[in-house]
Amino acid sequence: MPELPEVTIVVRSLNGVTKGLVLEGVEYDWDPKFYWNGFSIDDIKGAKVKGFRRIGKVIICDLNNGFSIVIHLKLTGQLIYLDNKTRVGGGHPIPPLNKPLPNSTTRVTFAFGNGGHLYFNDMRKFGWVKIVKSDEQSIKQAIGKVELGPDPMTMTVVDFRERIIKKPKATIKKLLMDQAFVAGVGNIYSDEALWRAKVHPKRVVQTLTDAETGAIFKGLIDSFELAIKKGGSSANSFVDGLGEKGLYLTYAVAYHRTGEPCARCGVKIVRQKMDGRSAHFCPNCQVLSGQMKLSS
DNA sequence: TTCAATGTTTAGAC
DNA sequence: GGTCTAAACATTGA
Repeated sequence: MPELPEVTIVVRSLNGVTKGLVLEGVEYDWDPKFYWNGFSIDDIKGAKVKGFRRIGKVIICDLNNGFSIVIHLKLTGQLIYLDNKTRVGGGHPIPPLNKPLPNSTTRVTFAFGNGGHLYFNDMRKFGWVKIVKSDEQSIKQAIGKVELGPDPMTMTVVDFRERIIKKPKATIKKLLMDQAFVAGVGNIYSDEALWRAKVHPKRVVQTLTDAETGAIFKGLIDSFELAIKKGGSSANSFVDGLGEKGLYLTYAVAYHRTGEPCARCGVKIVRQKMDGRSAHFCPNCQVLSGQMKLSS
């Protein structure tokens, strides 16, 4: 469930504390696809951390020996760095991030020369960790076959409109979650953005007005920025050993709020299965207006 | 026991 | 023959 904002927070916080550390060893109790393309942990041992970055929802740790570690948190992944004075990172909030480490969900442990450790926890084992050469081609290959779309945080509303009109027949929620359309949006933030824009998730792109596409883009950016802000502050309290939940979801207005009143009009938020995913929306203010023919 | 959760990919339909 | 959709995958807790 970590999406763009959570990944941003993880990358940002890890960058602050791991630069220059020497990777001394790697332990794991399950194969997170380390060897998918033939390299092994021997190729990264002894290398120094150059830095962490993000592409879409994917985390990349560049090393100084020409290799990179590419990580996807998927549903329940967490990435937490711990040494005797620092504890930062984030990801899925269950189990609590402030539990002792390593714990029963810890899958991979990276040990550094300063005595610190980076823990990759993943309750559901949907995530993966791959060792690849640092060139962009190899990294792209590790991420997937489909080329990722642009990062919404670096787009303008004009870019967004130009891109969206190329898919006139797509349904909006599904398109937002399509990583080839824009990278980093999942179920949570597509629900959030559409609620903010007052657009029904099943709206077909060609029925959207300019005002609506603008509102969707703004809704996306706004919810991302809010999440990063909130996540940032709760990450701080997390370091202090306080808040154990709520990197996100505590501020979500639509996602996982089924049955709760819409913050705008009071009508209950509904959950509906859609394109194989559950969409959460307000049936009152996110109407299908603009769409002429309904199939349901 | 079955279901639900996710991004990605594959198989199948049009 | 290309495009789009539906289902499968991997895994585990509720």
